[in-house]
Amino acid sequence: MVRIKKWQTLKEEGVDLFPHRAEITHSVTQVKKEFESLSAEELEKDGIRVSVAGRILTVRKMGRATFFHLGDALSRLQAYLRQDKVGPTEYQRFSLLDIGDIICIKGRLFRTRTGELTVLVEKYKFLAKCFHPLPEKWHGLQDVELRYRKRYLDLIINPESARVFWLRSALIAEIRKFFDERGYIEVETPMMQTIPGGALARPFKTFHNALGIDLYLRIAPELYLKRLVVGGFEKVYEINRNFRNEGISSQHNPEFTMLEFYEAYKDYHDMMEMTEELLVHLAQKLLGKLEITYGEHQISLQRPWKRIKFRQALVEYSGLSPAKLADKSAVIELASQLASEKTPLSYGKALDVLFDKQVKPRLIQPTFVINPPKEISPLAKSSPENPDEAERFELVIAGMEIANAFSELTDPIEQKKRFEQQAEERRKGDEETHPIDLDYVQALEYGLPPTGGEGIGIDRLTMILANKQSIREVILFPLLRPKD
RNA sequence: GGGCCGUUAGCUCAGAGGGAGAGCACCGGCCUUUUAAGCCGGGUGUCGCUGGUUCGAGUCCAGCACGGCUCACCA
Repeated sequence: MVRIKKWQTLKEEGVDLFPHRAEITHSVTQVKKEFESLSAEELEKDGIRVSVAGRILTVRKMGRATFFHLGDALSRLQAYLRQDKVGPTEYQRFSLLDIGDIICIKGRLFRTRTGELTVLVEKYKFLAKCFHPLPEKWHGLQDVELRYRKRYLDLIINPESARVFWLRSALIAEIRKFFDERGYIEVETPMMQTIPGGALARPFKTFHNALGIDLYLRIAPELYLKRLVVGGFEKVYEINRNFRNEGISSQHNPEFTMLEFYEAYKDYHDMMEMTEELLVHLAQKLLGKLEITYGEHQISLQRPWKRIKFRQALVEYSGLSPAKLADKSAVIELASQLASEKTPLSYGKALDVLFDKQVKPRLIQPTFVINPPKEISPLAKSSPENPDEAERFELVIAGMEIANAFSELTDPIEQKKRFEQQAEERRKGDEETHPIDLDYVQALEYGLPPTGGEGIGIDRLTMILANKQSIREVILFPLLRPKD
């Protein structure tokens, strides 16, 4: 292989093939940021010298002078290498390098005839060999599978991909700041649980050898966070992974990142206010605007957002009359047609199916859908005006559920009853019910203050802000079937 | 899991029964402000895998693998 041979030649010429460090003054991105605004004259006058390391991305050789670009994940910087600057030995040695190799250069900044900020190289140092040719320079790496399997190649070659993950990182940092400034404590609760509660979903199962017990990867941190509110952490949040053993789609990855936060003395109306505040803040801070593009849609995050009752939404978007909606057997009948071969649906689940199918996809602008059936909300307080409804909302943007919140159920007796109802549903054949967690009930018996709680899907929020249609575009290493 | 589509050079893709193609990348040569640098020369391949049909299969058929979109379930 040609690249290996070149690399061996470097060794024969006494070049250190695995250097331990490089003396740099700037990253490629820093140079761009700091000096891009300076004119050719200013650069000439100031004589700014920099030492920058990066990957060789392009090379244009013209006899005794060569132009090339060094890149990091976000930007690229041009360099100009001349034989009369570095001498014939070093100049010729440069042809032993390949696109993809990592080097460090030192030199003065100037602007070329066409105006590009460029380093006039005085010295360069080999740092790492790239033994494989990089994907092509102007189509980049298109193959979606390869982009996910070899994410490093994607990041090297497609600046748009790197941009998404910088955005994601900034998003999470900003969320932390938001909660920290409001006096919240950030915590970590078990990822491995003996009772997988806090949501209705199938868990991953594993086994602890020393204890000889089954464990489940958590489907939500909810019950632990509320135990902490009982313990006096009145404002608490966690940003961490959840695991659900269910289908994979453009909106679902088996492990995904969730923000959950709980605040004592608040209810779900307060959570709506806070959600608007948080998302508006994030959009403003990260994108500098509230009118955003998502696929073919224009989405406005201008407050206040639409609030609509769950039942009202069903009437408005599914075209069912209120009378028809109240007819339990008719609703169940209709829903089971939509949800093929599902185990017998309860009335509440049937309504939920209709909502998911017929309403959710049509909610493009941010919409709080409030007061869904109590039956599908075993951890939420019921509404004082209508005991069949829960004090709960789902936030839908671009047809995706982004957030889910409620006034937490604080009554231990009622909570135990709800758990038992769930167990009853399970006996009837529903696999997605909430397991009974008596330890949690006991925590409630010590007194959980009125509390508002909410979960926000970080991956989906990133999708909205980064304008990506697939969750795999915002997860560095999405789950793929192993090859071979 | 179902349906539709895809898999050809390192990358991006064309090729539709007669024996493997282009651009970029790569190799050799020329070139001291280029930037999709240019000019001359060079094809580097398990056509996803396994069978089948055929004188002959990258091309047609079947099965399998992996992926994409979509439906179903979920957030």
